[in-house]
Amino acid sequence: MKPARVRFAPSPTGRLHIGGARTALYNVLLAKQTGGQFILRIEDTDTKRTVAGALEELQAGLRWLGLDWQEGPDIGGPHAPYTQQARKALYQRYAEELLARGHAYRCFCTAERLQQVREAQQKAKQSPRYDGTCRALSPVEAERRAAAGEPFTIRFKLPKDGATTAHDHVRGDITVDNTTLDDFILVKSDGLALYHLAAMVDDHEMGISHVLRGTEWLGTFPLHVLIIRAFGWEEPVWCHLSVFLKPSGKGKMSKRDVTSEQSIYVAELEELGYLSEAVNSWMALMGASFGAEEELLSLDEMAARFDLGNLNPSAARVNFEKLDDFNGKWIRRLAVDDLAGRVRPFFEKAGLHPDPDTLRRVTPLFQPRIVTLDDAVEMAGFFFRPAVSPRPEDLLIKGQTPEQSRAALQAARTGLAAVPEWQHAALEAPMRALAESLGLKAGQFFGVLRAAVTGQSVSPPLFECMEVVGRETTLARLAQAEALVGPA
RNA sequence: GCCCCUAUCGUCUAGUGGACCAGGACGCGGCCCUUUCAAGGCCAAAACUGGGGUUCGAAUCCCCAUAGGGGCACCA
Repeated sequence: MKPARVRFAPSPTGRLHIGGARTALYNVLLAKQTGGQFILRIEDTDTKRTVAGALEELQAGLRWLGLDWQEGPDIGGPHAPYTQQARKALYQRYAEELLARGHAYRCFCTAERLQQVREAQQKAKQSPRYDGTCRALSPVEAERRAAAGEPFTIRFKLPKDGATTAHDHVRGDITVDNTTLDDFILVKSDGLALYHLAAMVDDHEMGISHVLRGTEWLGTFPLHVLIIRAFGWEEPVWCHLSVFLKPSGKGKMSKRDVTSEQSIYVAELEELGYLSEAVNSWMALMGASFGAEEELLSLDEMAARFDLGNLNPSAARVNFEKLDDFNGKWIRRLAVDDLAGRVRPFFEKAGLHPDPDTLRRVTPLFQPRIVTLDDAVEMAGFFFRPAVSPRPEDLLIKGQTPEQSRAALQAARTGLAAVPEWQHAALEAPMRALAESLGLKAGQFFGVLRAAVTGQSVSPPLFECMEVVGRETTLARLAQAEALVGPA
């Protein structure tokens, strides 16, 4: 396959969410696979909707996911600039070409009039469509009014009859009756092009070979093809990707409909403790298949297996359980040092400052026990806190008096103090023996010791914890527990 | 209201006319392992939306119905 030139062309109007990120991902995969280029282009022709900071978050999100671009607004490239506002003059030129060749006309209707027409049509249960008033104007008359300073938009002149067939690679031919299409606006009265014109011009100018975009564009797809044909340009390969639906399956995915532990925003997923690898694997599999038994694939592995023919045309419900599963699995695959490094910011955020050495020893202990990086704080935070505060009821042996529990704790402390080498393997045997001599089940006894030493009822294996916590601290925490259970 | 798209286990999907009494993963249930919690291993339940065609043969092709989704701006 020839090197593909692909692009991700978001508008800077909101946050990067998994729908957009997945579109970017598929584009990147195709570029990687074919040794082509992935281009980031900003569709900011609607100046009113631009949101401050959106572009920055967008780029940060893509970078975090490892979806790097070879040409873009920040790094430039052979077709700079990569923001559409800055390309205004280019679209103007092309619009005039369409005007000159009779594929477009000037429209002097005001926004207010258009609004009224539309409302009347809707009231009459008709499809809202431009009524063609200015299409009937002679070019000479239109020229005169424009020269007189009357504001106008430029509309595309659609074929009055017949049908248009456009080819989508994932759905096949799509045919629409031209009478159902509208003489849509190419250039606004402020002189800036609308998406439809701007995107087609840019795709052409930038040599885009494949357009992978969301299904929200399927409705205007024939329009875009018509523009390209009016210019006589070569068409890219079109792939309209399926949408993500809410977990409930009712409607397009949105911010609502997810719990506080979930998010559809890439930036929030990162904050929640998800790995970019897991997010990529997860997004990739909702809407495509990679012909592999293994579901957890790196970007390079996915690129090698990516196939435009395996894109799924139907909508997919977002499934957060699967993300959790993938994240846990990716965490378990990480090298210890890698995981330790990734988990550190989450401890810091919780106000803990693990020393590197201890963190490295502790990491294998929580590695199989966490789903998100953030979980490590709950599971292993006690290693880095100066003191623990167990719940008194966790210190009591079920069915026994507080005195007996205290005695057991004390016996453990004495026994542990006598162990010559402070290693978890050496700690376990005497404690098991002690449990037996106290007439307790090991699990019961260990549960109390766990609460005393870790302050938690759930923790990594007890003796590993003791080893890392150290002899002195372990014994001190046992003594504290005795006091908590009651006076001697 | 109009246009377009889609339709396999609860969910993500495999399946591209015979190799399918439909395979995998998540989730759910059970068992094993086990000091808690996990992880890990094993086992199980669970689907071709309905109806018509085409064909020797249909989950796969066609039509209709139904359901779901997307779109119908001087937004993208």
